[in-house]
Amino acid sequence: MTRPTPPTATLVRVTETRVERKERTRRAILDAALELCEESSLVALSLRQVAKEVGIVPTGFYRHFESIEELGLALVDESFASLRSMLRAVRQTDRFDGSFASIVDASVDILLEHVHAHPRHFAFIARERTAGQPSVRDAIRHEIELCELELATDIAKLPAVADDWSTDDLRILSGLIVTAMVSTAEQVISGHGRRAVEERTAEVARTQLRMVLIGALQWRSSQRS
Amino acid sequence: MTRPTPPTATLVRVTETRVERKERTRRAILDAALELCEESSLVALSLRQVAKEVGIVPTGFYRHFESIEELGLALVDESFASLRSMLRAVRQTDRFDGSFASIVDASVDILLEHVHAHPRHFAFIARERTAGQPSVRDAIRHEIELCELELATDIAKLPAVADDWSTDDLRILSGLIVTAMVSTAEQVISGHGRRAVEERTAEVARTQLRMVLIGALQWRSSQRS
DNA sequence: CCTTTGAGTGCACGGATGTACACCGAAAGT
DNA sequence: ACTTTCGGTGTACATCCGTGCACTCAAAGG
Repeated sequence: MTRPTPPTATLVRVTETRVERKERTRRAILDAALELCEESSLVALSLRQVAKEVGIVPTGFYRHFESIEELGLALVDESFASLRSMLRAVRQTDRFDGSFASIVDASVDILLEHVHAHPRHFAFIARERTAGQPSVRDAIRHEIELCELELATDIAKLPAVADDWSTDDLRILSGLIVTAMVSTAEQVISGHGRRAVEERTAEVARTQLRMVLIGALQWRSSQRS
Repeated sequence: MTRPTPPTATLVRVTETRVERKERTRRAILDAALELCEESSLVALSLRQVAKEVGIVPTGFYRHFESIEELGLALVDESFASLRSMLRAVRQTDRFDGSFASIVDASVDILLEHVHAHPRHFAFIARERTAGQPSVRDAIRHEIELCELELATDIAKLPAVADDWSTDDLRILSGLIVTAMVSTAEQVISGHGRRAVEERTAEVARTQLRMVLIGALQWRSSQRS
């Protein structure tokens, strides 16, 4: 695969600095781990399996990570970096005018695009969120909480949202939406690329989002009256 | 712990038939597995760990299960048996009059009660749902689908629900509710018994359920007009 | 009473795992 | 041109893993 060219093969001499090589091996380790743990979980993954997949000797692993756990935390960082770039895309998009329907459609579309772009990252988060080592779980939980907070402030900015919403209510609403979207991503991934499953899942997600958004508004106004 | 009395201790002679003893050991294995995999996942659990915890020799495990995977499937059965008993309780309860608020409050209360009664079962389902071996994942997914279907028919029977709801819409709504409730259970469990976390989670769950239910109705009527 | 059954034992094995240690050799630094 | 740095190597070892096999011995059953 993408194994780092062993020193003996430097006959080819593709001028590559030392830090570049190190970074390349690090990447290979991250990718190998992401792929290998796909059928179960990081906790069921051995250092030796990763090393073999990468094409280095087991002890070579320690040059990059102190343990599998540290590897996991690095993967959390990486996964959420890509997720945040998606959220930024949603936020800056001008694919919708301002109606709920168009916001929902654009958001679901972007979510699906990103799940396609980084399927292993999403799968990793979904899995380790509940099954990882405690430190990994906590890291993911914290990141998701940040996502919910960001979403809450975004919702507050929507023109259609009354300005008397409490921050608590915004948090609750965004929590519900995030939960539904995480579940949607999980279903798409577990659908294993089948177009029909995915289209169905997308349609369900759109409907659910509409129910939630319109419902929240209605509920809100009923609280006010 | 609850290890089966070894044959040598039969001096005590508590007249116990052979099948009773076998069943007791089987239970001990199930309990030990449920407890041991709590900090990670079934896939990261060895036959030997379970055997040691139970107090039998490793090969003794095979008298009860062919593999850890089969153990996992048995745990899925057991977990959902208890979950279904909860759902039956919700369905038959007369704790509410018929208003949405009382339905929501009663449902959330019963959910929390049951999470308290079977915390390991809920945690197991939440974990293995995404991180288990494929066969275990599939078994759980199937069971959850059944729960969604049952909930959909229950919702259809509510007096407040218009009778022109399509089965699709009912499925979508119940899927959303189940997702939110699974998430609620996960949060309660990860709160690790702290009363404050739990009360907060319950309140969030109630609010989310109200948003969803009232929202679905509003959305529905807006579709009709 | 004598036979059968079967849950649990004890040992032994080949293989995988994490990690310690000494080593290499090319790139980086001087 | 030299020394240093440091990814990556190779060997080695204690530990755990699943599992095969022959065994025990009390309950079940004729």
